[in-house]
Amino acid sequence: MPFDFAEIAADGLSDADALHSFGVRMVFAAGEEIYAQDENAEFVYRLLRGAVRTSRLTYDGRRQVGDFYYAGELFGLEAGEAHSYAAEALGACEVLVVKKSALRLYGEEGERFTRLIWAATVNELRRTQKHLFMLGHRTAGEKISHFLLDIAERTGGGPITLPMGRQDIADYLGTTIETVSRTLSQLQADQVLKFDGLRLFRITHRAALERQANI
Amino acid sequence: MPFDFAEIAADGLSDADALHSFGVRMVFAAGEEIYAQDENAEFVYRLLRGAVRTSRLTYDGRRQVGDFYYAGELFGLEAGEAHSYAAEALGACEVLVVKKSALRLYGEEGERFTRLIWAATVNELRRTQKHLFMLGHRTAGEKISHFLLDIAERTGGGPITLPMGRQDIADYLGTTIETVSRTLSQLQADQVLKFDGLRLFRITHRAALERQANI
DNA sequence: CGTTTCTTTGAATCCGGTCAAGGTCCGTGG
DNA sequence: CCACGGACCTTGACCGGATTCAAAGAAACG
Repeated sequence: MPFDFAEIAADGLSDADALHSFGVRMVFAAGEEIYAQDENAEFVYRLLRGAVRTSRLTYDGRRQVGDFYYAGELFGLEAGEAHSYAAEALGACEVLVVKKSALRLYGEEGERFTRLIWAATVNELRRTQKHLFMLGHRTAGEKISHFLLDIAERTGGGPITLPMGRQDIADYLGTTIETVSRTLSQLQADQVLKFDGLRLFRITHRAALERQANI
Repeated sequence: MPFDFAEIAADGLSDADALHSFGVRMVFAAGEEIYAQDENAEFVYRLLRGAVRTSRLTYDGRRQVGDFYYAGELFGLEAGEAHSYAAEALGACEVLVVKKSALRLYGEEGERFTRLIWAATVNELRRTQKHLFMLGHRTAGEKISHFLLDIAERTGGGPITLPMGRQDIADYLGTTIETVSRTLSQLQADQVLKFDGLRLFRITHRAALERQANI
């Protein structure tokens, strides 16, 4: 799971409000770009509300979705100097933007924050490695089942709303929109999922989904 | 390209010999394990001679090769606390092993070294992202052509010796040994490569190989 | 020199991609 | 409120590249 600021509290920092002194709050509309591919990476971002996708476009038109981020998570760390992925709001969302270079000015608290950024970067590497394995060695059914379990875990229990479209899922998993659609239909036919609209579903048979995911 | 210690010299450090005061030199035989999957990550490694592969085994027997490393390169950074991949010597090789925690004791030089480790970690993340894209969106022909160009670039001009077997290449690219073998045979039939033995080859038509790789 | 391991090649199969058509959802404006 | 239009999603049929299974061939090693 991407790095969560909850650890800051655990680390002794009073609470999320204290963080706001480091950055500025911004609101983005659905589809808006938060930062561009190859843009200078001077900021880190904490997602306060909504969902974000990072993606990368190649010269030949193919797209890779790097990851999805949910409320509370930190993003924009995926690079050193420049962002190798762009970040876009999946729906209306609110983001805390923190200038990395400014952290040096904040003494001890800034330093603690800097360490957390490093920890989050290592975490990002780890997550990328897992994703890599999934793309290389898994069937479409495994990929999609795994994706659903991941999103369920990250967004908490109960019914799940997918903030992204089918094409986003396909580009995340290195497959096609048709395969995503077919697999979801099949999972529903097998009574593993129950959709209520295109974006809202419940996992009705978790064990079966885990079996499919072949964790 | 994985992080190379050449930058240390560029950064002002006298030369590679100075580094040796930080670590100890070790020799590994072909196939020997340098560190294990899930082992504590207290050391970083610089490969002095030979070639190394990192790999990860899953409970159901599938294997992902994380990367290959060549002389001069730094490895073992792919994790925070524990190694998510194991590292094995592909042939006889010589490695400089540096204890990360000890670097704090070395004052300014140690700190510079620590910064370099961070830079190398970010580099590792970047390389993993590229690899991820390759696994997700490329055909077997593109993967293998790209792999050959990468290895050619990293090991310098002239004839190239593959330090790894076909199965390693397959597990690195998320394909099968048969597909690797077939593709290499086809590339040779098309006069793009010329093999002299199983492991030694020259690129006889680089432009064609780049076209295949679809860079 | 024999054995073992690795590699190549062939043939059959199948998963997933592609192409095509139809359906659903949703916002907009009449 | 309803009709329209466009974006998004689903489904079907077909095709092809890659995997799988099988067997022969080449290289490495003691």
